[in-house]
Amino acid sequence: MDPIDELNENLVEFFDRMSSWEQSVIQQGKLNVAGAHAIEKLGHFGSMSMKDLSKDLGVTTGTTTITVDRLEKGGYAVRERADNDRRSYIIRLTEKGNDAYLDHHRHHLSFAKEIASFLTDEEIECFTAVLEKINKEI
Amino acid sequence: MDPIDELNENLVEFFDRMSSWEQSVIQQGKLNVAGAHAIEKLGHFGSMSMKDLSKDLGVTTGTTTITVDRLEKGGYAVRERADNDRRSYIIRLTEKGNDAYLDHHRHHLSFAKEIASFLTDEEIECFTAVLEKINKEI
DNA sequence: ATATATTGTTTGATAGTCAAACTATGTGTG
DNA sequence: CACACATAGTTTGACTATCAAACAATATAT
Repeated sequence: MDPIDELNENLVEFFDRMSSWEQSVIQQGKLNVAGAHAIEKLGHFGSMSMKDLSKDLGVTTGTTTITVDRLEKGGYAVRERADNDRRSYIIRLTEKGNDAYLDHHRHHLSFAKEIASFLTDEEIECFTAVLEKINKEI
Repeated sequence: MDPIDELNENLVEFFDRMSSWEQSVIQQGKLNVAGAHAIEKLGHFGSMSMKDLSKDLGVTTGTTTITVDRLEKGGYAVRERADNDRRSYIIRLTEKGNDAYLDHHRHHLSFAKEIASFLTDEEIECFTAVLEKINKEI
């Protein structure tokens, strides 16, 4: 079989399984999908404006308005006026929001751990290196 | 840095990039997201019942009803009565539906080709082998 | 000053989803 | 056989996710 076909098949299946896993992890928690994604970004990259958050999430600012409204109502995040530009807000996770982020992060870590558990050290190293290379190039 | 952390970071970023890519590919075509996913399954695994399709897609049969309604309206698929069970339908791609599948498949292949283009033969081999292993174990 | 650009919100529309009620059909048991 | 139970798919009602376009407030440039 052509190596590209083989790579493709495994990539597609892997992506599918990752998607299901992510979906089920989110549904275990109390957050809705959009909120969970926003919290992941805010936890990973830190507080940022509506515009930057929208760009990171790949959605319009209108969509982000709704998402952040719900996060605020749920007590996960707050809008804070930006010092330098009075049109802009900085979205910051509350302690509750940060806890949710850490919890999600732990799930990711245990997923990575599970994967690593049935790979050799050499395979882990190669896999990580290739992923890093792909992330840089794509 | 801990190898697990490093693996996790790269996995998360990779998944994020794959998601964006998939999203943009679907939006280039005429199909909506749910329809595109259904066509992928039907093209890959062949005709199947509403129930099996729902299970493959990870949604309820109610959701699949809507999705297949729209595919039928668009001329991408047809419901055919199952021979053995008159409650059941077999969902089959039309020629138009199969063309859409092949088109999507070509996009996936060129994505795999792009990835392969900046990897060594050895890296491709290792990456594919690890993905296969993960897909089997997860 | 005045026009233009930018940040974020609102509005109106559509898609995606689920749970629960429902219809039609199939299966098993006394 | 008849009745209960199970299963395949649809419908309904509700909510979330999303976009594009119109809008308000503020910033920037000429």
